[in-house]
Amino acid sequence: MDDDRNTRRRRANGEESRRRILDATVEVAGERGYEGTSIALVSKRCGLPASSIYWHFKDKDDLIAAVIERSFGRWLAALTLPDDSAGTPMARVTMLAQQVATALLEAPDFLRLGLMLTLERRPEEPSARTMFLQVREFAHRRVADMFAEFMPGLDPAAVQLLTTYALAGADGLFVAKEIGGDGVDLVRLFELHALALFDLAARLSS
Amino acid sequence: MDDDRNTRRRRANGEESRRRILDATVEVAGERGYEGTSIALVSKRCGLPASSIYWHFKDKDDLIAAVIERSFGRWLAALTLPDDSAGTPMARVTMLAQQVATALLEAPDFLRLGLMLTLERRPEEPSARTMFLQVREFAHRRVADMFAEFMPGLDPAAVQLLTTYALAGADGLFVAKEIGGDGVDLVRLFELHALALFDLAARLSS
DNA sequence: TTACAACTGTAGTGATCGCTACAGGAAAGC
DNA sequence: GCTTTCCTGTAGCGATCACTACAGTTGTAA
Repeated sequence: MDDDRNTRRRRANGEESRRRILDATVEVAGERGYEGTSIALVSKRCGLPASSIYWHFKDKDDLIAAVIERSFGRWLAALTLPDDSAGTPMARVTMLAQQVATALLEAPDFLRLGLMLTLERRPEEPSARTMFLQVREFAHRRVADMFAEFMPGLDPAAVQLLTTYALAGADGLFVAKEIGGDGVDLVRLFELHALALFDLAARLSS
Repeated sequence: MDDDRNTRRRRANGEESRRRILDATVEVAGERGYEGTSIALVSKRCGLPASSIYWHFKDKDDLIAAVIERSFGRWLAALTLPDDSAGTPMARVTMLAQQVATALLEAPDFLRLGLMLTLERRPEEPSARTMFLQVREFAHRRVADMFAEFMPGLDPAAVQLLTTYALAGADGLFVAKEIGGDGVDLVRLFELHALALFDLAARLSS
């Protein structure tokens, strides 16, 4: 069934164990933050001893960085990008905003953990935080490119401003959803956000 | 000089000690989150023994709740509300947004700690988190009233939506400032946010 | 002077922290 | 069979955790 992966076979339940450890970690970290994520609790939740965790991951920092990485991958996978060539700019921006919103609903861990790490400003940077900021920087560039393409009238400073506002809106709406729960319609709010961005772009273009 | 406060005089450096403890706590909590805030570290930073901390505060939960409370008070104090009767609605909304922005620049701890606590979803609610959510609910109602007053054409559902969007924008822009530091002009972004809200209100009124 | 309330300092409690040493089991290759 | 590699289980390291008991100090009021 599952034959050779690379030259060397994967043994027993190593892959499965790694997955279980990451599942437990994302759960604990989402509840208690970076410092609150204790190896003992993760061990209890995933049913594997601490030594297994330390066999798969160098240390706690490495573990949490791996969680961020996997969560981001899942979020990206949930993001089915809209067709690049369809409809008006307005329709395309709205479409993109809705895609982002549904991806956040499907895979919220990435942004939740990322924001938690971001708000903490400890002297020694956890590598998970650094990783989140890199991903975010990447997203920033992508969105900036999109604005530059859709709104040719914008000067670079305006594109920067608008991009920052766009990402901030996404963060804030996500937080609102985390607080408000089912009472908050994230997709509708992102649609509104797209509208707002469009109007702002028009204002800044003039 | 400082005579009777209530009937009983305040002794020695109790008030001063309480202040130093809270100062140290806000610093530590901002760096390391709720779980990461250890009494030993707070004790070291403020130069007072743990027993003093426990004399002033019931437990760690109580301490952090007090920090949130004081931080909110300071933020409110930094918020010099605009004159209720001056200018067009647009000018008044923009003015308010700028006031909120500068207050956040002057007293950022409140929102930072609040958001950190908000994103954590531990089974047993820390009272600090509850306190933040109450304050936020209060702010929500105030902003909703403002929208209802300035934009009479909005139906209640639209007011709710817009208010959620307004608060989310504030949260997100604050996070952007925390990440971007000096590269982010918070006041300018809040001005943009006011503009966006105005345009959205117009769209939702029609 | 006495009495008391308001703090501070010392010295711990048992529990939990991140992490490690190391023996052993289970599957794959020889 | 034997070895090698992968992974788990047990036990425990020193450090730190939240918190407390309690004696000591000090300003104020009677």
